[in-house]
Order: sequence, then structure tokens, then C-alpha cells
Amino acid sequence: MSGDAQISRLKPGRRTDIRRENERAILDAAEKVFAEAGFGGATMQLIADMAGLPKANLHYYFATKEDLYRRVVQQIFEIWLDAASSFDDAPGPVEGIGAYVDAKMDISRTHPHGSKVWASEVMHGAPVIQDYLETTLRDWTEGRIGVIQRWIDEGKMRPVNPRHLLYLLWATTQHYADFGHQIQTLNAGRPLSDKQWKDAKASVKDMVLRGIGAI
Amino acid sequence: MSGDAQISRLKPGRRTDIRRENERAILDAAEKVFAEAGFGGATMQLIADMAGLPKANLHYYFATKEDLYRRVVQQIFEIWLDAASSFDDAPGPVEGIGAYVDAKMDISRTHPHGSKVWASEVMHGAPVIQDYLETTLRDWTEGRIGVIQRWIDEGKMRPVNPRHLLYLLWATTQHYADFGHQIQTLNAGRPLSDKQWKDAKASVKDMVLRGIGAI
DNA sequence: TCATTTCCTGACCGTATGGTCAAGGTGAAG
DNA sequence: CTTCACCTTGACCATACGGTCAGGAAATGA
Repeated sequence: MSGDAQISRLKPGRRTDIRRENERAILDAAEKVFAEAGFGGATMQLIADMAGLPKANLHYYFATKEDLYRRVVQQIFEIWLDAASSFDDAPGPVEGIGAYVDAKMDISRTHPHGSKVWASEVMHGAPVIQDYLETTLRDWTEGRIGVIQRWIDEGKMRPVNPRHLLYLLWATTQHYADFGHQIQTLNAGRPLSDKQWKDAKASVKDMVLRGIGAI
Repeated sequence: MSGDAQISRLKPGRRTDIRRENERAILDAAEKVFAEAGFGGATMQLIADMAGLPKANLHYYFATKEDLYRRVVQQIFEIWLDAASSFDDAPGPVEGIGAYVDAKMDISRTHPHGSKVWASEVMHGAPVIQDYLETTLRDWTEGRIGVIQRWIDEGKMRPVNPRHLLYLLWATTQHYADFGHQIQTLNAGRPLSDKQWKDAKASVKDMVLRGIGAI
């Protein structure tokens, strides 16, 4: 029956699905554990428990702890790169940088663990993604510096150092993920509400865009 | 002879000096190792080697790895609190926030390891300094928010959300320490020169002060 | 010189961790 | 039903780690 086919298609027992779902569960658990404990403090047992799988099963899908870690780091990097497209097809800094801040603030809220793992990785000297920094990130940065410089030349913003503007954007937006615990503590122990997040985004965008004379 | 007394005063063999010097050597080594490897990744053996002492000697001065770690975290926190005095006795945001940015940027250059240890600690949920966040840091923050609000009321700057301004200041200045490796990679692999640091400080200060309408 | 306190350190111990493996389970195709 | 590829997992191992301890060295004061 066609019904059978559909049901079997949704059953978790399907070969490909099993692989996909388990890898996803492991990666999600790993992202959280690596973020909360650091690479050294994370244990495969903890990740396994959080993913609801026996430890030996983790090594069936990911050969080593480092392999698993690498995948987690790559994940957040790709998410950030996607968000960066806001930058490109914008007529000026108000739209481009405004959208970039929005996108990065949203990611800080939806992917705080990934952001922390990335921060940890870079703080420890980028032992596993140094090549990414030297290739993809460097190229992306140079490209964006060019875009900002063009906006400056066109008189759409004040002549600030584009490099330090990018650092300020990264620092400010990621701070809300990486230092989320500190922010929560200073917010009476509660996570930021929807309204407070809206305020945070507006405040950052406002200060940045005024800081560069775009508004 | 009086000469003997002086020499013996300078000899490292003096009781108090021995304790002070060894504790200092251990704390310096620990700060570096904790920053580079994280709490979980750091080992007492590594710290001992870097301090030039046998591992057992570390446990003579610091009972446990956690005790040692706690001391390192407290150290950077006190340094930051000292720097924050720039804020208080300032007539307005240009002087106050300007000096604060200067001070924090200087610390990011001179104490990058401490900054990373603090960041790591907070990212992992502040397991050992949560009480500091809830007391000292919270009080300090509320006080500074009051100062900023007064400046706003006096028309010395635009009405921005003081809390998010503080976050922006922390994020931006500490970024140069915590993400120093990334910044160095994007700087052709070289550490920022004196001139580049000067430019960084000026750029940050300029964007921030303009962002809040103080200049 | 002697007694006392402080400092030093090699050797050792229990535990926890990353990783392995062999044996068994399970769904799909023929 | 049989086959086969893929998935699952308890038990196991070597290693590395934080921490201990006993015995000795060195400094200090009387």
C-alpha cells in the first residue's frame, strides 16, 4: 500500500534517517557540553548521556573527541558566514551594517553554545581552525573592509578604520552570547526577555550607526 | 658587617621572599596555562614546568587546582576594578568613558591571559566567581549606570541605555585580549605594533564617544 | 651548636578518561 | 528464509591526572 510506504518513510528506523538523527543528536549535545565545560573539561560520557546514547556509539559516528569538536566549530562558523551575506547586497551602511548587527544578535540568541565554543577555540590559539582563520575569514574580512571603504569614499559614513569597526561589531554582538551568563546575572538572574533583546539590538545598532556617522 | 645584612636581604633565600616569589611564579604560570588550555585542559604538571618547580611544590603553596584557579580569576577582577576608578572622578563622558576605554585597552594589552581566564570562567557559568558577579560586579554596575544616567540628564550625552553601553564597552575592549589570536592572524600573523594599538584605542574611543553623542 | 619551623621533592595511589573490541541486534533486499 | 550491511553496546585497557606523603634540606633564632 502507498500508506505503508509513507509510514515507513517517517519511521525513525530508516537507515539514512538513523544516521542523520543520531549525528544531529550527538552534535547538539556536544555543542552544549563543549560550550559549558570547554574542550578539556568536556567528556565523551557527558555528551553521550546528554544525547541519550551509550558512549561507544559516539565513537561509531565520530572517530575521536577532536573530530566531534571540529564539526561543532565548523558549524557555527558556517552559520556566521551565511549571516554575513546581509553585508553584501546593501546600498549603504545603514542597511548593510544594520542588517549584519541584527543577524549576529539573532544568532547570539539562538546559538549561544556555538558562539562560546568558537570563542573558546580562538582564545586557546585556534588549534583546530587556524587554517579557516587564515583563508576563509581573512578573505571575508578583506572583502568587507573594501565594502566599508567604498561607503566611506562615497560619503555614506565617517572615515573610521574599517578593521576596528568589524572588530567592534564582532565583539559587541557575540558578547551577548559569550557573556550571556554575566548579563543574566546582572538582569536579576533572569534571561533577557523578548522586549529586552529587542532593546539590546536597537541599542547596539543605534550606538554603532551613530558611532560611524551613518545616521 | 652591614654588607652581609644587605646581601642577605637581597638573597632569594629569605623566608618571606621565598614564599612571595614562588607564589608569584606559580600564579604567573597558572594564568598563562589556564588562559591557553582552559581549566579542564590545564594540568598541574604543565603549570609546574612553566614555573620551574616540581609539581608537589605547587600543592605546598596551593592546596588544590581550584584554589590556584580562583586566585588567578580574582587577580584580573581586581585589576579591572582598579581601572574602573577612571569612571568616578570625571566631569563628563568624554573624560570618564574615554579614560575607561584607555585603561581597559591597556589592560587587554598587558594582561591578555587574565582576561581570557575571566572570559572562560564566565562562559562556563562562573562556577567559582558567581558570588562576585552577584555582589561586587552588580553593585559596581548599578553605580556606573547611575553616573551615566546623570550625564544623560545633564545633557552631556545622548539618551542611550546605560546598561548596553557598559556591555559594549566591556565587549569591545576585552575583545582585543580574548580574540587577540584572531586579530593577530588577520594582521598578517603579527602582533599589533605600538602604532596599531594606538590606532585601535583611538578608533574604539572615537566610535564609542560619537555613538553616544558625547563628541 | 641545637632545636624548630619552613620548604622541597621523588615516588606513589586511586580515579576518570578516551578509545577499542567482539559479540549481538536489526532492517532491507533477493 | 537467508544474506548482508549497518547499527548497538557492555566490558575492557592503557594512560594521564590531581593529590598525598614521608623523609630530607635549608633557613632561622636562641
